[in-house]
Amino acid sequence: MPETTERLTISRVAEEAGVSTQTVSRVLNDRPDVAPETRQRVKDVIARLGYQPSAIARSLVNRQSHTLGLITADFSDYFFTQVIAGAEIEARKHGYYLMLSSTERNPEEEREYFRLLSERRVDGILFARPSAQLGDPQLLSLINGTIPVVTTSYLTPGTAPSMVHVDNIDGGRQATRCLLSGRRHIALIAGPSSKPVGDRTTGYRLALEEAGVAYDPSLVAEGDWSYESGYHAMRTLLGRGARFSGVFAVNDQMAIGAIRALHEAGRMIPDDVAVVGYDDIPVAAYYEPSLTTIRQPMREVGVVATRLLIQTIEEEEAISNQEILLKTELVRRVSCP
Amino acid sequence: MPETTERLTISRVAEEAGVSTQTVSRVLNDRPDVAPETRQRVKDVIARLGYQPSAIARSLVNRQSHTLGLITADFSDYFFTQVIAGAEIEARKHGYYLMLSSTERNPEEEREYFRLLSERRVDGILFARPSAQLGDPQLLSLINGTIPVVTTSYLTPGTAPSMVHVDNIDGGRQATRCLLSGRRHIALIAGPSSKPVGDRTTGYRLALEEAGVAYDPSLVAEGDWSYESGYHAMRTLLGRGARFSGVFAVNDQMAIGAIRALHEAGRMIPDDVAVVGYDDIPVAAYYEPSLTTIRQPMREVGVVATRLLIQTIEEEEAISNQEILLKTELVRRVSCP
DNA sequence: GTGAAAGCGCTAACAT
DNA sequence: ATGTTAGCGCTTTCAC
Repeated sequence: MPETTERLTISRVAEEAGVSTQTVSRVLNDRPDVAPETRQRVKDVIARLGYQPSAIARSLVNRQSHTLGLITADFSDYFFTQVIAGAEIEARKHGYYLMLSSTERNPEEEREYFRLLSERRVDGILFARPSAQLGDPQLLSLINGTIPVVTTSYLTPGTAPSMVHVDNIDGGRQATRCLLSGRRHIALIAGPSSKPVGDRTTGYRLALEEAGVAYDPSLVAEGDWSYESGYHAMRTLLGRGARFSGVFAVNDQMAIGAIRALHEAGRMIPDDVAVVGYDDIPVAAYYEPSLTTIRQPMREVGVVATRLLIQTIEEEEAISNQEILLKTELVRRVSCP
Repeated sequence: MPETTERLTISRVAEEAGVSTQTVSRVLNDRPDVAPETRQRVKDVIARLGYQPSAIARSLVNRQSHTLGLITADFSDYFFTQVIAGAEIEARKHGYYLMLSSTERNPEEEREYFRLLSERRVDGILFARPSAQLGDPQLLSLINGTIPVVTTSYLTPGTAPSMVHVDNIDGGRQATRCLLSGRRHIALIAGPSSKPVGDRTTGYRLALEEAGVAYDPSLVAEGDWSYESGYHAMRTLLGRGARFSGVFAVNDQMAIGAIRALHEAGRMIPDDVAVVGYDDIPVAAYYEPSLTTIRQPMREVGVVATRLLIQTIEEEEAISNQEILLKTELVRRVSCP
């Protein structure tokens, strides 16, 4: 698009209003020490000309961009989508903008993104990724200290920046407890085994312990979070001849895949097998049977993480290395009443 | 976070390398006219110091931010999420960043967002919203001419900026044709009637015409795109005593809600009633019965729209007011084989 | 091949 | 209450 019009700058406004640029700047920033009359005149000129101060020039002189970098793994995941929505709202509320970066979980690419964000002089960075995907420690240590960072992933405390996440241990426990009421053999469809400790699977084991039920590895299968993998995991369990009257799938997509496999095998839900998922994705309430699941306050994670990040940026005293844990909620539906 | 370290600027690098800032700038921008030896020395200093040029200062002097504003309505919609993912990838490829703005479809707020984006000196704006929600014309005319804009909504041609969207008329036709093979009475669950012409409903009517079937208003109910509304729309149709052997719901969520109501009424799918949805959301393949639907190339919409926007920004000659229409695809599954 | 000077659009600090 | 000067960190002339 060809640049045709002249640039509209503060000095143009000053000229037009018959004052200095400094006075215009004062009006722009709502400073005192401007005669009401002058202020009004300047405001009129601004309105008449449609002048908009350049945030870029302001950033240069103020040394802050009022921009937050958001590094996320995947947009198609409902989970992250909610975090982003919450983050966006909170950022806006404080006058910040979000710069988007989605990476394909490649450490090299990730480092490159960080560099770019850093060149853009973002005031802080929010990592919104699954806990299994925390990026390489090298990057984090690089970031940490340079620029405020908050993550929504669980990281080993110590070297880690502040984090806001969900109490998945308790969530896993809530899910498993629901299944254990009236049942003893509970299967588990877990995520990839490469993930760190402190998660939904741990909650499953804790709930079993509480109920005095022994952990049985033959009742456990792994998936990769997708519908398909839940389906296959259940087929594997059934193929093994495993006996169980409840299944906990660590996300809803796998739970739905598992239900499909159960139906194909002629098992009724919840009478033959009760099912509990995790996430409360929109379709969970409308699936048949409707899915009992664990709701995570993802939007709130986004809000809280962003608020913490902005605090870290603005407060003189660094309050970094905080860890905030938000609670999950069991949503009872037909699949495990 | 307290500022402790000294700022690392180009002049610091110049000093350290024993050259002028200009030479450093030349190295930074890969310009010729630098002695290989000098170039290497400067590069070494940059690496040693970990210097990162300020994109903000560059933007100020170059008069371009390499940033695109993205205005979207809703993150929880799978549809937009895909557009954003595509846009992000394409933007990145060309060295642009995306600034996120989600609005609650309030014209006033929307204007405010535009102002903010404009102050940030974004190089262009991408509107990713449903066609029914095109923002007020006042805003669009304000934007148009000031800054390059591309939308993914259908807008009345003429005053509108460039747009990239999906051929929903043809999509509606494909869906209805599938239902019409072997059936004659096809119900429709439409979106809110406030929406513009040229959409899925029109395709439905065209397909009926082609098949020589009269349009019957008693076979039409409205929803608001949600699961619930699909459920209620189907209940309304059934309550009317309407007779039909096929239903076209203009999105998958409503289709799933409708299936639920059909099941409750004891109708078998697809034998009693065949169902076709629209969007191919992830759960569509894993619902029971799996849902026949129309797949929209949303990711591609994001990619193409962004490419067009960047072209408009970079080309000398404005190629604005283009309209690009992408084709949909019928995905046959159990609900309408 | 390299450097000096000027300026992008704004604000902080110091005048007056 | 207002204006002047300097400078944010970089690039673009235009010298040499």
